[in-house]
Amino acid sequence: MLIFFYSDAHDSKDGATELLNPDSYNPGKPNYHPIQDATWKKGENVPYMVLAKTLELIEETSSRLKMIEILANYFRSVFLLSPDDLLCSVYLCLNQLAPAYMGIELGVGEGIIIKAIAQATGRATDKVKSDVATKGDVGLVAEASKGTQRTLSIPVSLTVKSVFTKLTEVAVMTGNSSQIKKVDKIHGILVAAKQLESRFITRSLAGKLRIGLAEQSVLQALAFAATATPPNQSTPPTQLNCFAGLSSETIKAKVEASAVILKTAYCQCPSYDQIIPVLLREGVEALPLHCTLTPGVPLKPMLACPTRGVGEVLQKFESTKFTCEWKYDGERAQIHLLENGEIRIYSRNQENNTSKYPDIISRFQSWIEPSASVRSAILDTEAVAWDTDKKQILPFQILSTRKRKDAVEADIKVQVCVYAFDLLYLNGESLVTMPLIERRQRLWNSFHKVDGQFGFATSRDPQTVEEIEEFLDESLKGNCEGLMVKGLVKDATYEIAKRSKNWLKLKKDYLDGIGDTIDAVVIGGYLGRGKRTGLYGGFLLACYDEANEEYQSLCKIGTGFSDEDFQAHSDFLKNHKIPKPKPYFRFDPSLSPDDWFEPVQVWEIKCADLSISPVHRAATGIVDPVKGISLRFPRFIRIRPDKNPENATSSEQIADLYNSQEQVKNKKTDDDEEGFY
DNA sequence: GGTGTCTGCCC
DNA sequence: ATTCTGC
DNA sequence: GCAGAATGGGCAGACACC
Repeated sequence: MLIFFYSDAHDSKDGATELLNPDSYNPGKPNYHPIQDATWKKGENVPYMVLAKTLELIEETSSRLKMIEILANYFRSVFLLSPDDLLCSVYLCLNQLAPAYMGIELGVGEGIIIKAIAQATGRATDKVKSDVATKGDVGLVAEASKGTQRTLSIPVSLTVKSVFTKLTEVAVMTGNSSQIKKVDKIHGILVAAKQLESRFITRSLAGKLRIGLAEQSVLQALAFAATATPPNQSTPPTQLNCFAGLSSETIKAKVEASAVILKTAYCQCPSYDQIIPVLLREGVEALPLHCTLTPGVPLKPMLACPTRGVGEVLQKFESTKFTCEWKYDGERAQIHLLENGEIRIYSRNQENNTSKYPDIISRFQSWIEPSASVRSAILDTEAVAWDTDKKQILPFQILSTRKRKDAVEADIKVQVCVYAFDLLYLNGESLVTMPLIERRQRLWNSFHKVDGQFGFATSRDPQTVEEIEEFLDESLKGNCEGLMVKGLVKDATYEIAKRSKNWLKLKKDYLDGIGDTIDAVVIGGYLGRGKRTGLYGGFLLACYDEANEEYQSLCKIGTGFSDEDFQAHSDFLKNHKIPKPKPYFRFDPSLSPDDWFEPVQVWEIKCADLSISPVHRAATGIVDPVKGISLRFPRFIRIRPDKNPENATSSEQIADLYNSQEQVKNKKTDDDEEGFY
């Protein structure tokens, strides 16, 4: 009787009792069968545990190809059994809720997560907080908390869709007491989640999945899955595994062909809302028909590789034609002109910045060359803060004070000048497969300079090391960061899917032995997260102020260290821990590290710029009466065993370095000149 | 209405 | 942003 | 060389709290 009941409950498949338990789902299984190895039935919503098992397995895997295959197997099952869950599956794998330009934010940080965990487990928030610091991962803390948590009833099973929906619900909560509501909501989700599920739900909320797989591999996995098991099959599906019997070379080639199509579609139309339905309905091959470059939808921008010297630049381009442009220190602005006259502006990360730039919108038409009759276009530009009196570029820090949303043109205090350097779409035609030399010609033909409003990135085609160095120096004098170097003809298209970093950037501070280096004293350490768990993942640095005989916080630092460095620093500094900061440490309490150290070691560090800081205290009273100085893009270079802390860079020297910056000098010079009139 | 803190997004 | 690391 | 994951300064915006 009992036996009959069991076999009836699990019906069709022989010996499938265990397989229907999501806890036993294994997408890493050799010869994975997308239907038989799935632990749910056709038409059902995918249990969230299935996705959690998939993510766990990926997290345990180091080989990228293997990770992709694991995720692809999960997708193959979703294709055939629950295609409606594919979109939310993809979003959960990527830690997204919607395309960036939709502007949907979770509005959840670690603070809220810790509160929710504390609430769900009845523990004090400080206890949870210190657990997070020790374990180095909110997800693991949430998961471990489940072990001690009292479960009054068997939780309702979570599905991929229900988790995604709940996250979206958290995101849309705004306004008064929304924080409490978010905590309550997250509390509710955590109560319903099993251990493993709570690990990944919590990480989703924290915005870091930390499984070693992200956007590129998700696309690769989708391509793999769609090639092995086409999603657009009639029922019952006949093609469960198109790879059976094929050589690995053949498989690789087929997957690569699909991946290029998929990635191209995604780069030109970075919206899974649009791509996934097409993929499901018509397959990979149909993507180029439906997901194409369109004004009004942001595309992925071309990025640049750091270059350690002019030699490297010449080596890369050898005998091919290239051009150099000033690298402006502003904000990427992708300006779209739609056929209906509408203008939209997107950030480097596809955020919709249209309402930030009413000034650009009202001026844009006047930048069009009348003879060119531009009806639609996408420009790649840098928006830079502009001093209208002195007619010069202002620092990035000034630009960043502009209103971000719903700016009103009449109220704008910081003006911008737009420097255009590429044209990706013109009058109904995509230009991305053209070489830069042709795109740039169309850009120059279609628009014209307007002083203080719009211009083309200053460019030159130097040939020798000396000419490049000269142009680099000119760019710095012009308040720019350095140079961008771009091929003009060969491999000079704007095809992000093929190579997303097809340009080079050359900055003074990349060059060994050039740029500002500073010798600073380590006075504190912050416990590392993720792969840095168990060691310090960052440090607080200070400079010595001779006048007051004190150490003043200069910056935190967390990059430039090798794994070996982290181990060595942690080993060394734990012997110099002190329970409290020295009375002669000057710092803002918000920067308090997990551990304080005796000022015993000096590190050479590098930075791109020095800035007036709202929190750091270096050189307070020298450049600014109350504010200190900090560093932009600080990174570790090496230990200076030869230097005593009191011989580290002094606050006066920090102030001198600040004042010697081109941006500061240019400002001062002009201020002085004004004094004459 | 002012201040403090957290979050997301620029670099 | 910069940097390091496994593949 | 790619892709991913560590980490930086600093700003506005959104809320919480007083």
